[in-house]
Amino acid sequence: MTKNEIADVLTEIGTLLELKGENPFKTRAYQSGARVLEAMEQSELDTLIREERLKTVKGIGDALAQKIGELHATGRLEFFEKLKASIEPGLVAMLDVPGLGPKKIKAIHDQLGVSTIEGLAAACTDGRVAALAGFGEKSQEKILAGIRNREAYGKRHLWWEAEAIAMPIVAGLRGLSQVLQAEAAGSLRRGLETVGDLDFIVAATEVAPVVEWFVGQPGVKEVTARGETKASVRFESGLQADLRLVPPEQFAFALHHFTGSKDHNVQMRQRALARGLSLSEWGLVPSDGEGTVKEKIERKGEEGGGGGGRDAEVPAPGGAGITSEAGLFAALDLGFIPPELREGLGEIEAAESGSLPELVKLADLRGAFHSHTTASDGRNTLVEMTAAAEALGWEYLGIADHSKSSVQAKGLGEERLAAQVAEIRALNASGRFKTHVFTGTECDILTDGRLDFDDAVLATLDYVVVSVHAAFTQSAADMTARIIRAIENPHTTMLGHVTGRLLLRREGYDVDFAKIIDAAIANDVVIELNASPWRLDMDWRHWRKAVERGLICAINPDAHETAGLEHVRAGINSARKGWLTLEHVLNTRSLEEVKRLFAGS
DNA sequence: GCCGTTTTCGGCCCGACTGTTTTCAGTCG
Repeated sequence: MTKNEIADVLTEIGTLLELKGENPFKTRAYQSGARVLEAMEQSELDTLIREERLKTVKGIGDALAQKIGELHATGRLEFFEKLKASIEPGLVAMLDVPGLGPKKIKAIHDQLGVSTIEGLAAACTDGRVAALAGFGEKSQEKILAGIRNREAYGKRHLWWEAEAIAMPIVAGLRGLSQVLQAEAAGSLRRGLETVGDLDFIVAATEVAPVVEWFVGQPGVKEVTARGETKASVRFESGLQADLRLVPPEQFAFALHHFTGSKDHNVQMRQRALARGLSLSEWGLVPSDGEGTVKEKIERKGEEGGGGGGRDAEVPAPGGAGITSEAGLFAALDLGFIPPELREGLGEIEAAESGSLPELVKLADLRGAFHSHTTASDGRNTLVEMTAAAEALGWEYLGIADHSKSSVQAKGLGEERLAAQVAEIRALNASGRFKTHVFTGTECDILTDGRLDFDDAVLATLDYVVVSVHAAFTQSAADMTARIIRAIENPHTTMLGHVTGRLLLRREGYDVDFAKIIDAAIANDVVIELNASPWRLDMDWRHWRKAVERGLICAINPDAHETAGLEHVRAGINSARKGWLTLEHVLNTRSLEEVKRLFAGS
């Protein structure tokens, strides 16, 4: 196991012990042990274990050294597995309910005998929770609302996680000898920040073996449908996936139809009708009022007299020789509309007038800002982060660790920040990496809008990201004024995660976007598109208008470990959904240009 | 469970906020 995987196990042990009501200092020992590991280099851990010197590390004693050693060597830990088995999973799940922590969960479990989310909801509904000491009507209402949200949210999944499941499935389908074409469609293909279920469109010469493979995948918990042209499964994660099989000639129509969105499809069909055509997932045919598109295509297939070898259940193709989505759009006098834009928000008009934007793409990125290191709450060192950025071919990487008020994230004070700046300058001077490192900070915006560092300290940095990390419950007016005050600080370069939202878990704080965007433009401040798959904040729905008014975007990974740099892929999705081009994004610019910009601000 | 030492147990760690209380416990970042 790698050091980060071991750290995850230690953290989970801490959580489980908390739920058991263990001595809080014991649970903290596991959690701090995890942090110690995260702050280490992998090679350092390997050496310490090999030389049996792990116990000499502060924060790791006999017990942790033994457990870490076991996990490092075997990837397993009996203590952990027994512990996990001894705690009902429903209790762990309750930790996801906002406002519920280990103590309250333990009280509910011990005093009410409740050990599932459903049981908890029932106990709230009939007032048993409010009657417990330390609880009241308000807590009970909050818990119930939290459970309802959880249920509503439980139906969707983060794009990042859905994609991780979908890509191997597409690869597996394409690897089958009967498969001619295979694509993932739906909101996943449109790059939406959350995904309800997965849709796979496959063109195949033979149906049965493809369905067989699909329902037999590892991780399939339940097969909910299984036919000649469609199969549905539910994975253990709760995610549902649909497979749709079509003949090759119909592939482009099916792919377009199942990519959506619904609004986009409605507008496309209206456009087809205006041209005397009828569009569906089956094809594009003249609309003469006689029967459906499907029927016409089937009739046409029979007239053709061919189709001999084809399965009877797979309908004959239709669509005037159209073999791609580009051909489908062209048949309706439209340029190709990228999937990310298909939300029914003006993309068809733009495609008609030839004014579709040339969307920014992953390969345009030359670097990124807003990354963390082990100096604050990151899990890899400055050197490791820089090496990872170099491996991505980036010209530059911005380090923006937390500032001192973010105590929980080991925020840096003035002295540690100065030491980090010196370390970064020395690293740049050493020529060790091709990637240039910019010195920055993710400086807390204090409750009243002042920044966590004095101007003199901020002046020593290449750039400054300002973010809200506390006092989320201010009114929209107060929060907006607070953020604008931070934007107006002459040292502020960019604004971090505008609303602080966590997708599927927590709404962002309420702000007046227009005022904040205006203030950013007026003060030459960049707003980040935080690319963390859990944030994607500022939301893509605000970007199109914002850049039209002159705002500049930075697609920031907010990486807390080397793998987190890859999150810019999720950020690119949202940027594209926001109609952003290369010109709108700061980190598509060259190192020299960014240096000039930072020097001038 | 770790640490340090008043050398064998007692202390460990930050601040705001909320809802419960009537002085504080629990959650969250």
